[in-house]
Amino acid sequence: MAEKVTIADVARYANVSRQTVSNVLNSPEVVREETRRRVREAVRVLGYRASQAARQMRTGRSRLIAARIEPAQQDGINGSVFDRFLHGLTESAARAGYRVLLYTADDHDAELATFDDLLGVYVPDAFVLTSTDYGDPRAAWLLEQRIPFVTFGRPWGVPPDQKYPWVDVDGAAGTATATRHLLAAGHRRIAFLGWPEGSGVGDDRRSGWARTLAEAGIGPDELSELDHRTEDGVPEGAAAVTALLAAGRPVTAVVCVSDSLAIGALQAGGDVAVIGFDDTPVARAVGLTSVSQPLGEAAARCVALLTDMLDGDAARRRSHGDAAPPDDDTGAPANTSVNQGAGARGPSRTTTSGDSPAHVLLEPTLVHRRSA
Amino acid sequence: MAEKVTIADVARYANVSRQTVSNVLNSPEVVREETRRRVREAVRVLGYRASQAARQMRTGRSRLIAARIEPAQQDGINGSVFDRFLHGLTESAARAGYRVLLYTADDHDAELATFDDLLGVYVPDAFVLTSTDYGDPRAAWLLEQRIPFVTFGRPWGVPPDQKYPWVDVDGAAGTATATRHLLAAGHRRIAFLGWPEGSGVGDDRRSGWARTLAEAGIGPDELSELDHRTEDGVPEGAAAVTALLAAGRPVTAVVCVSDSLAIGALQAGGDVAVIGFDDTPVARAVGLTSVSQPLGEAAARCVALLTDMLDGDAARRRSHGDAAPPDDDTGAPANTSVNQGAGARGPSRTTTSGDSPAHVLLEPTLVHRRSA
DNA sequence: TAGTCCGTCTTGAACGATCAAATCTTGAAA
DNA sequence: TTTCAAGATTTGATCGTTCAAGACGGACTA
Repeated sequence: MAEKVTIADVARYANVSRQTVSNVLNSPEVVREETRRRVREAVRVLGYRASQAARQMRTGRSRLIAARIEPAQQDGINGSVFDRFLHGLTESAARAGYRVLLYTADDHDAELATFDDLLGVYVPDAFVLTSTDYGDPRAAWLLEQRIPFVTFGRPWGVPPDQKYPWVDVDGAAGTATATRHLLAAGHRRIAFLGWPEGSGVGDDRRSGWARTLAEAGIGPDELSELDHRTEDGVPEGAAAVTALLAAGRPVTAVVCVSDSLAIGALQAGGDVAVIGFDDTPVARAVGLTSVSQPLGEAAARCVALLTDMLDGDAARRRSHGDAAPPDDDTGAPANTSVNQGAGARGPSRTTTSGDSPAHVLLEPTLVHRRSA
Repeated sequence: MAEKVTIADVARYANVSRQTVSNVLNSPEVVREETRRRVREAVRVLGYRASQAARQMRTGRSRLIAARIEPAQQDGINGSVFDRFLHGLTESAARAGYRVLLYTADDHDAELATFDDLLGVYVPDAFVLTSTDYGDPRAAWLLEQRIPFVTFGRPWGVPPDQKYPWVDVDGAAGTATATRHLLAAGHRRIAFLGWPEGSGVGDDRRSGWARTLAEAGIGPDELSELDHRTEDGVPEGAAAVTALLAAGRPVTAVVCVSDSLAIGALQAGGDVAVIGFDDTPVARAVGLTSVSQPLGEAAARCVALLTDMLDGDAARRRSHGDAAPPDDDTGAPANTSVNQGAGARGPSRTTTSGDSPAHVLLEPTLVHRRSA
């Protein structure tokens, strides 16, 4: 257990005051070049790390980002999506000098209580919300408390006065790509296996399929005939496809709103091309073509939006000072290059219009496998 | 943003000193009944929460448990196992007044560096290590630094002078149960599809199968003929079963060391009963019988072992004091009933022999589905 | 020469809790 | 009544950092 080195130790070693050491770490531009070097050397030699607790006490920032780890879902197939996101979040946050604090909650009310609890004790600097949907009270609560947060998932049916930053993947674009792929392969009778109306994510994904088929000249009547809705689940998917196959004109391909349904569709047998959504491990295992969300990228964007809000002022202030990249590896506030790469990298649309918060819409990709 | 209430505010409101408030929260037994009541009321009315940062500064404890979130594995099938464990860990930790802090690391060296980093800045009170295997340097490092930790996974090939608490699931018992199930169903030619020798987990699981078949009168020659080793993966599993079926005497059932291999085995076709390991979502989706680890229980045991080490002294001291269950909902050190239910609940063996650290070995269960 | 400003560095206070030791209360024994 | 110990409560110091304000020297201006 290394005896802890304090800022006073460093100051003594470098023959300066505590505050100067602090300045070297946090606002290097106000310190003379030579002093800076001396202090940095002392930091290196003594192996100094800033104590997060002490810093938090003075500044009120914890450098923690809270995220919820979701309970395993019904069949657990889609759970892995969130886990991959969480992994990316942890990595990106670490790069920006933040850590991810986990919490659980069974429902929205419990989650609000947990917010309150966390804020009272650990005081995370920000929250990342996932699985947003209609009637979600969490964003409103956080807005009211003025706690910074980002959602992974668009605001669905949120009053227009509630504005906040978000990152999402363009589900409609994903299903559109999937549908185009099937059209190009010669299919005409392409069904959509979706969730019951009323889910933001589900309706969005359906729209991409519908739009693409409409553009290909499929009329509204045929479209609604091809549009099948059911609860999520493997057996549900199997039943749905069985029904579709038994119906009048045969369906030759199915675009599914989830891999669960798609797996079911495959199991139903029959000569049907199937495309799933989310590219879960199951899809890989059974050779299911699926729409893949760029989860690592999404997580990185979430962190970028958060650091904009959290370190924004500091970073902007710093960028006026001229020299010396503050390459602190001492646990001092990391200076993420704000909006780092958030511009024109990869297929995505970032909007930062005026005073309303930024949001990012990412494009998913289609992963081709045996099933279509 | 609720204006923060400090211990001084509570003291003023209750007409006592700061220290008395602190005592009510941390050592209630030294405070007179009536004062205690008055302070508790003040805490309630003002909505006081102890600041973790301030507390950590004085006591050195962060009430954080660090755990690594693993990168998605090759095919991601087994990844979900860890995620379920992590979920349980977060829940159990919260119940004990701790939070889970995530980190990532690509290899052991990077992980050691991250340990160092975390300990320098956030100073988690303990670590939970997963995926332990031969030559794992992490435990030794933490032991040397005298940082409390638990591993989920037995110490494989660890020098006998390195003792530390662990929790694990009895893999051999799992494969034994699976094998017995197949024997009971009339199978005699039961192969084992395992990983190459040298993996602690893999060899353990193999041993359960081997032992059971031996007990059933299968000779060593036939046993080694039935013992098949390959890298993990769906295609690998398919190839292995194809080979087994092509061989001389036909195999009628396969016990697999992982669901990945089992899925492959199923895909190979042929009339073979298949049992996997880990009961991943994929297994559920495709109807694969699989050995299920009690991951929530395992996580709870990990937390129990940790709180024994961390709050042990405090909890023991407290349990001598007579009355007043310190029902603090104020963020004060939670008083977990030590070893709560860690005794004779469920099928498991807990060992706390003398001075060596406790460990827990849990029994997995077989989840029956179509495949066997 | 004095005054002002700027760049650089230092000093004291504060964040909110707990520890250690001092002080005040109370009640029983002498 | 005095004495003393145990019980209950308070006081002062401290954890390690950053903020706010001040000190110091030199350059530049008036």
